[in-house]
Amino acid sequence: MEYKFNEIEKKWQDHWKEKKVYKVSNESTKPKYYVLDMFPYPSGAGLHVGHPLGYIASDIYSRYKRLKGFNVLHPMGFDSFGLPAEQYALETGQHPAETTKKNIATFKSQLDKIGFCYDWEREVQTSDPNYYKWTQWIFLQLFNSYYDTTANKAKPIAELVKSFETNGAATHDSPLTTHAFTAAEWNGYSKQQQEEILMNRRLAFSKYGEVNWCEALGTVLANDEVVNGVSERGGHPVEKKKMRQWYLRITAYADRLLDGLETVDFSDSMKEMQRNWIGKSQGAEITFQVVNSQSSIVNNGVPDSGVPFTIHHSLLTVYTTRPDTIFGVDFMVVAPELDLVQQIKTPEQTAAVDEYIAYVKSRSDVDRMAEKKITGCFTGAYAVNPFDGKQIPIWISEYVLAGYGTGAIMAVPCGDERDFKFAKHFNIPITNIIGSYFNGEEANATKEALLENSGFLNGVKMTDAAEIVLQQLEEKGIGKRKVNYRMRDAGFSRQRYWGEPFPIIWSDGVAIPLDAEELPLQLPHVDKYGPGPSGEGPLANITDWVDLTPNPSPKERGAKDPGYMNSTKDEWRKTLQFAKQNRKDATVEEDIIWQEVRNRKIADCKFRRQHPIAGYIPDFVCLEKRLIVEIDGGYHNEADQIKFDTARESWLAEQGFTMIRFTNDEVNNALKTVLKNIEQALSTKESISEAAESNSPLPGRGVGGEVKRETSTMPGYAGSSWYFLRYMDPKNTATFCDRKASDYWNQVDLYIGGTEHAVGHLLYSRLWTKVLFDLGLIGYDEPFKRLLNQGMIQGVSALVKRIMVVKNDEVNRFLLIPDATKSQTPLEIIQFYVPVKYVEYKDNQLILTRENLLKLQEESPLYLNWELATVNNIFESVDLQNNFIERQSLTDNLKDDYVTLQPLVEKMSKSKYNVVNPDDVVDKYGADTFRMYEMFLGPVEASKPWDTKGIEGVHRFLRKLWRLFNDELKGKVWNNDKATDAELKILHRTIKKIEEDTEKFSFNTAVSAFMICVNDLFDVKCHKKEVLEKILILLVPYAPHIAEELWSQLGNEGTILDAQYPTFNAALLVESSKEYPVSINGKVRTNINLSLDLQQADVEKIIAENEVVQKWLEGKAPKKVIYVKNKMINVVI
RNA sequence: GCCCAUGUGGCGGAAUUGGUAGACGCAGCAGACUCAAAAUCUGCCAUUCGCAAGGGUGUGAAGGUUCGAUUCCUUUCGUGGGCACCA
Repeated sequence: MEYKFNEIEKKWQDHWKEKKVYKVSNESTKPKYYVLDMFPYPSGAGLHVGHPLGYIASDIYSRYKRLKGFNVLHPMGFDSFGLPAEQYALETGQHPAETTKKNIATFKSQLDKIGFCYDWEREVQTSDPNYYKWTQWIFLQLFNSYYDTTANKAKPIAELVKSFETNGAATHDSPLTTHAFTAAEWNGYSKQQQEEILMNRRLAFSKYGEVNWCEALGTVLANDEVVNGVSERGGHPVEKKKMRQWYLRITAYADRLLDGLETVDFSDSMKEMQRNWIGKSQGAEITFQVVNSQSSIVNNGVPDSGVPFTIHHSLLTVYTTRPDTIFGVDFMVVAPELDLVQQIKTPEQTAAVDEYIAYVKSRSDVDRMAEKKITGCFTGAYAVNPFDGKQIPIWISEYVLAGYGTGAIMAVPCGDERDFKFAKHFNIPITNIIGSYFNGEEANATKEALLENSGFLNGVKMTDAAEIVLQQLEEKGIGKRKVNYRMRDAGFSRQRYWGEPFPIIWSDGVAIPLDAEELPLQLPHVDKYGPGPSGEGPLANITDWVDLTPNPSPKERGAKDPGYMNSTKDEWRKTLQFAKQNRKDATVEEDIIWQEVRNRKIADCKFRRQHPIAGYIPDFVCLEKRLIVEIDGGYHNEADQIKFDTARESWLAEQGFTMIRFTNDEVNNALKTVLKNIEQALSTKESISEAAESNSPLPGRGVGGEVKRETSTMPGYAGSSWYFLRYMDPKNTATFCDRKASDYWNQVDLYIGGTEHAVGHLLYSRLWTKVLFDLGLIGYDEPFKRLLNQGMIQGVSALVKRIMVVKNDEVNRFLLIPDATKSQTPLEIIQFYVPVKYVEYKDNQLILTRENLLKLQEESPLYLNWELATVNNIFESVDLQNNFIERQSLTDNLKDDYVTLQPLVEKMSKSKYNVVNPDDVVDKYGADTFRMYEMFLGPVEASKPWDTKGIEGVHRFLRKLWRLFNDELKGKVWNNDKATDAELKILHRTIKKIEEDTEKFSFNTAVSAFMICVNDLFDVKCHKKEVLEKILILLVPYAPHIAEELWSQLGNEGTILDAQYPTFNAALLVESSKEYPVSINGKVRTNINLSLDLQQADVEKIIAENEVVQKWLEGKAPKKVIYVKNKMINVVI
């Protein structure tokens, strides 16, 4: 019987699907284990062989844990919002939703072929409204929260508002409160003023920030779309532009993100990367006077009386981690974009400064930091050293970034390499404050030196000087201690289409959140994906989506007899205040009802109290069901009031509201009946569906004026920051994840993904988790207990050297040349990708054959005018005058029918034509072979190029395993004989190795161990069920299909996926002696077999008698004999 | 530039973390079976000197610690990843 992997794998995949063996329940008596993969972005290129590396690793570990008796959650989904789909839409006009759907279908079928144990019923897609509803919802939690630095956690912003209303604010409450105000002042502020202060505290907030702006394309570009200051597409100039952006206040969590690293099991390098990203440093902020001086003659700290200078009103504040070097400051460097520069530049330097700023504007941050070239410009101004009055020239240079610290540094060239180079380049004299530690050739960042040339610090050790300087600065009031972070708040807006829309509307400059009931705010359909009129996202073009009916005045809403109301904004504000007051002045009966209906207590419907609708303020309203509950006081019997009530009721009825009334008596004496009636009323009314909602925000919010929707969308990391929670409870419509589910599954026990997400995704999801924890929505504040980094599988691109032949200004054809390095042809040689599909191996070289070139040409017209050529031919036939090569003489004389290609290891990507599709590999060798081969390639953590060459070996191994059970001619060969000790030894050695290796994710060595085991079993001709079935269980995580097939062939009932993992018996492997290597001076010369219980003296005696050792000793006595039990023996001569 | 990782035969990699460098596999070579091919099996396979026995060299490079270093330390070079709007 043959190993027909195609049939076997299909059969079991179908069987498993039908039996739902991968369905995971949130209820189990088994211990839980949560294995998570970083979910893929479903690109148009499909899954490539690099993706499954981590997925196979996690699948192996999940299956292993299952065999070990755990309830394992191992889900999969798609990070389906993103730029590529939008880019594709821009080029082809296909809607991203369409292409994304198609791509996901492809990915899923590809994943399924590999035989992963996912519970697809838990799949999540970030672009699914049912999912991003909750992304938006969590964003609103962030928006509605602030960071309380005293409690050191996030709290609802309503609490802050309350505190402002009663206590006002002192500036020192938070570094984010810009000025102090009393409660009375706060209450007197306009809505706009209040919101501005609150915006400054929200965890999700909006402010102006710089973006890469490309005027020609009319759009904002990503950093990697900008190359050397121009756009990647089209090469148009790009410059920095300020735009309103959303941010997440990740800086508030800097310390907790840092501390949290102590509690998780990530690799040290990963933690290190995150620490560096956060970049916490302790130092000082120092403020300097700025002067504009014609001369810098300084006399004992006092400028010469004869030299005129003016003191600017500007002050220069720098951040430094080395206050001890204050006397070594030879110049200041300010970030060119700071406003300060405009204030302090002198007239003589203005032209030079402006020119330099224009140059800097054109450069990206990455360029600026990566640049080796030293650039800068003197501003003409000087800062005054507060300790000795020395005037220090102020420069601007791109190596100082505005966003870090204060955007200005004090440069100490003797102690800082970059400052030193800058000083050398611009011939700025260098002060040496570290004596012999400084050699004049390079800076020395020592902290050990005794200070020199440092005024009152002379002779003080640098490590002590910092503290002295800090004290002096604080005494003089010109500086303070400062903890600084390199990390900036996370930009959360994208001027793009294919992302989550913000659940925010803007009304007169105030951001107003949508209500939870209004979510999801669906991404509207667009026909064009170009940027908005002034660089906003494409959504800005859909005016009937963006422009909302301005929040109508009560009159506009048709209020008949408002009496105390009219249509002006101020009056409307009064209504709101009225409502607010009503809430405070609630009657006892109203409070009773409120306690019963709040928090969705009744029929899961949200009630509000004293909520203005147009000009009316009903006692309670459920907006979703359009139900109003009134608790009547006695005054409702008055004639005027009845008239008003009737008018109100009929207008509200027109708007779809039903009103039910209860008296105070009823509330006091028959509460149960009242509640029952409310419930009854709710049940008779339909929920207002999202579609039926008017385009206008629910009435009663906003401050009037123009009302528009936010037009930017959320970035890629929004959806991926919390997806691990959704898998736990993916279908929940009431909440993002039920607390019971998140408590049961708790943290992700094992998270597998690439290092490319080291800082971005991991920090953001850690942040979201901490916020959700602070708000009491989940029970832990670190999402991932353990992180395993998977390496990248790179592609091997094949490059061909190509000469373009141009005739009469028209590209005539391309000549592919075998080895251009030998060529001195004057024609331009261009490298070009050849799709890997058509690349063959010959003599360890990549080649493109004539035959494959023809196939290539059939497939794509792109290659139609390609021809093989030889270097010699080019020389012979090229007509340089006309840049023309005679066709005839070329192809006929070609020695070989192929050209060699230049291999290049790089990322797998469609544009590089080096993507290898796992489907092809699975079709040819089967999923089990593919899974084991990917693992066999090397350690999961390591990056390596994909190479199919070795796959035969793994496939041969599986066939060999098969032949332990079945013979091609004889059929079944396994038997029920009792296993011998030698056979059990092979088995238990394997159990030990596989278990150890799987536990430590050393899957490549585990595959080797399987091979060794099968080879050994063949050597002893062991076909015994007793041994073989144990091996099969070990193999399940690695090659589930063949294991299940052979398991059933052995006559077992039920699936092997839930078999009992074999236990290792150490007693079977005990040895009594060992073949010791004997070294002379560390070099192995011979081996001797010794009993394991020998002592040092016994060994020395035996060694002395050994022939080989005697030969090397040449009669002398050994100086020393080193004997390490169970390891080795070394004789020192 | 800064941060992180990494470098071992023709190739992917192994080495119980300081103790026989090259397990396992690919490729290659020689042979068996076969009319032949495929499949399978056996042997060789870092490099160099040598008929052999045996010896020299060898884990990117240069130094150091140690009885002993792929492993620890210092310096240096190459490659890959990240650097905040690719995901």
